[in-house]
Amino acid sequence: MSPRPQNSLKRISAKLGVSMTTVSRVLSGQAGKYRISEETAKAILDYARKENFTPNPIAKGLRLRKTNTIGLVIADVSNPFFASIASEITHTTRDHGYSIILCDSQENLAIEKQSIELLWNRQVDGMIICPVGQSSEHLARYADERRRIVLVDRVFPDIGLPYVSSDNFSGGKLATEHLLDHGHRRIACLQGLRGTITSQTRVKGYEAALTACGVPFDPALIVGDSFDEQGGYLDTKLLLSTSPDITAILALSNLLALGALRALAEEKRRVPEDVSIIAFDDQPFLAHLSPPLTTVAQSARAMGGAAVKILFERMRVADAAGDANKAGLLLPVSLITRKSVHQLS
Amino acid sequence: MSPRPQNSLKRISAKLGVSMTTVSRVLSGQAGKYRISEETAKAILDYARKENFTPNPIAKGLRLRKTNTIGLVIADVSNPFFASIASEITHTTRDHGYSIILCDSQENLAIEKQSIELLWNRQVDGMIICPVGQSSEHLARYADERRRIVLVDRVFPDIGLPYVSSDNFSGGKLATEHLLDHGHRRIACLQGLRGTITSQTRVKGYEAALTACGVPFDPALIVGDSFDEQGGYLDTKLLLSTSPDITAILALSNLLALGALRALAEEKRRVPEDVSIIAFDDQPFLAHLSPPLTTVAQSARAMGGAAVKILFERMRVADAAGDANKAGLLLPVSLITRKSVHQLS
DNA sequence: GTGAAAGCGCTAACAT
DNA sequence: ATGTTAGCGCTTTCAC
Repeated sequence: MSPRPQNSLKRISAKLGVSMTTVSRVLSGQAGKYRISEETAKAILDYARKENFTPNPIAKGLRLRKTNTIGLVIADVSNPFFASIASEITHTTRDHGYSIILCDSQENLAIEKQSIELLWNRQVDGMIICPVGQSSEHLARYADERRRIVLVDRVFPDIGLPYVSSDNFSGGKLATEHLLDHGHRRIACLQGLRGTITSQTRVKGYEAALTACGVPFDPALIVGDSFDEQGGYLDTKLLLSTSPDITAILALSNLLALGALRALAEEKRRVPEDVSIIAFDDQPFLAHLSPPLTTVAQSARAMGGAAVKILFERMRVADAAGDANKAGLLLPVSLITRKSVHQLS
Repeated sequence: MSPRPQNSLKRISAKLGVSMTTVSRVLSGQAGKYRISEETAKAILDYARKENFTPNPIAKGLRLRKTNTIGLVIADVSNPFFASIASEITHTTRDHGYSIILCDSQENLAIEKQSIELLWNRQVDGMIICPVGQSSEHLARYADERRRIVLVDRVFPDIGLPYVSSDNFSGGKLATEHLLDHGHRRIACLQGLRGTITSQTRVKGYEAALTACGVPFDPALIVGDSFDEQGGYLDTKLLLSTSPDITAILALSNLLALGALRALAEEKRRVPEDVSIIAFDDQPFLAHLSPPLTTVAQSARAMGGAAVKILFERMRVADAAGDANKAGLLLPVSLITRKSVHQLS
C-alpha cells in the first residue's frame, strides 16, 4: 500500500553487493575522503540516479540531530507585509537547502507560545519569529538558544535575542515632521494593536517630533487597538467626534489608513483638504488610492533576508567560543511623498 | 552543548524504574488498553508533565512512517490572494495536529517540480498544491497518490487529482455580461500569465458571453503575459495604441487592474467615463481606489478550507477499498458592483 | 500488568 | 578501499 516502495541504503547495498556504509559514503560525497574506488562509486551513483534515490531525511535527522528545517512563526501571513517577509525567508532558506515549517500565530500570544514549543519539539535547526510583540517573557526564556533564534519586525532589543527590524522610531518621527512642516498641529495617531512594540516605538517617534517642535502632546489623539481596516474605520469615527479639530492622521498601518479613508468619506471630510493622512508600510496599491497616499516605507524583503543571514551566521558558529556581539539590526525607512498631505496656510 | 538535554523514553524509564514500553504506552494514551496500573500510569504522566516531555516526532516519524506534516506548495505567497489560501490552510491543519512545510514556487515550474519532489522526500503525509498552472504532466505522474494530494486554484480537472477552485468560467462570463449589459462592445481582456489554467478558463467565459450576445470575438483584444502591476501597465499602453476604440477592460487580477489604471491616467483616459474596468480577486483596498473598482470576488479562505477538508477526508480513507468518486469542487464567485463601470448610452 | 528485543533508515567509530 | 556494529528515539510483537 505504501505509494512508493521506499528504497533505502540497505536495499541498494544488497542489490549492488556492497555495504551500507559504502553507499552512504558515496551518496554523501565522501567517496574521495574514504578512497572508494572509481567503479564502486560510479555504480552506486548511477544506480541511485536511476532509481531517483535520496536518503531519507527523517532517518538522517534522527541520527544527525539535524533536520534541515527552519521554524517560522509569523503573526499573520495574510497581512501582505508579513507575507513578503515570509516569502523572502522561504526563498533564501531554500537556497541553503533548508525547508520552512510555517506557523501563523494569528496575532495571538497563546498560539505564538505553543508554536514555538511545537517547533522546538519538531527539532527545527533554527527559528525566525515575528512575534505578536506585546510580551517578551516567553521569548526571553530562549535566550540560551539565542544562536538559533532571530526575531523579526516586532523585536525586543533587551532580551538577548538577535533581531532585525525597521527603524520605527525614525519612521514615526519622519512622518510627524513632514506633517509639522506642512503646518499641522493637531495630529492624531491610529496606533494599531495596543502594546505592540513597533507601534510603541513609532509613537515615541511621533512624540519626539511633536516635542522638538514645541507642540503639546495630547494623549487623546492616540487611539486604536488593532491593525485592520475595521479598526481604522471605528477609531477614526470616534476621533472625529471627540477631537473634531484634527487636521492630520498618522495611520500606523495601511489597512488602518483604508479604514480612516472610509470613515472620513462618510463624515464628508475631504482628504487632504480637510484632513491629511500618512500611512505606514508602502504597498503598490497606495499610489492608486484617492488621493495617492504619502507613506513611510519599510522593506519587508530586506528584513526577511537579513533575518536569514543572521540566523545562518549564528548557526554556523554555534559552537564557537566567544559570545558573538549582540546582533541587532535596524533597517532604514523612507518617506514616500504623494498627495495625501495638505499644506496648511 | 545541546541546548535542551533532550529527554527520552529511555531516560524516563530509567529514572522511574519501568520499561520504555510502559512509558511509551502510557504517553500514547494506551494505558487502559494494556491495563497498566493506575499508579504506574500516574507516576509516568506526572513526571512527563513536570519535565515537559513530548516524544520526539522525528523518531516517531521514522518508526511510524507518518510525520504529521502537510506539504504546501504555493505559486507566490507574497500575492495576497495566495497568502489568504495559505493562511487558512495553516490554521485548519494546525487544528488537526499537522504542521505545514511551506514551499513557494515563485510562479516557476521548475521550482514547483523540485518542491514536490522535496516534500515527498521529506515524507509529508499529504500535500496541497497551488500550481503555476501552465503544465500538468508532472502532476499527473502523482495520480497514484491522489488520495494524498489536492490541487488548489489552478487546477486540472482531468488528471485524476482531487481539486478545489473557483468557478472561473462563470467569473469571466459574469463580468463580461455586466459590461455587455452596460452597452460595451469593444471589451479588452488583460489575461495575466499566458497559459495559466485559471486565465484560460476565465477567457473562455469572456468569449462565451460575447458569443451569446452576438458580439464578434477579436483576439487582438486579449493581451498580457503576467499577473503583476507592471504587466498591466505595459499591456494597457499597448492596447491603447493598437485598439484605441476599446471602452472597457476586464483585468484578470487586481494587480493588473492597478497597472491599467496607471496607464489610463497617463494617457488621459478617464475611468469609467472613457474606459470601464472590472478586476478579479476582490481585496479591501479596491473599494478605496479612484474609482472604487467593480470586481469578481472569490473566497481564498473558503478554497483553502475546502482543500484541507478534502485532503483529510481522503487521507482518512487512504486504505479503504473503492475508489472514492472524483472529488472536484468549484466554489461560486460573485460580482461586486462598485463604480468603475460606465453605462454607455 | 509489564518487559525484552527487533527494527524504522541512517551515519560514524572502529575495525580490517 | 570496504565492512561490522552500535545507536539516534520510538513503537510493537511476542513473551511472561
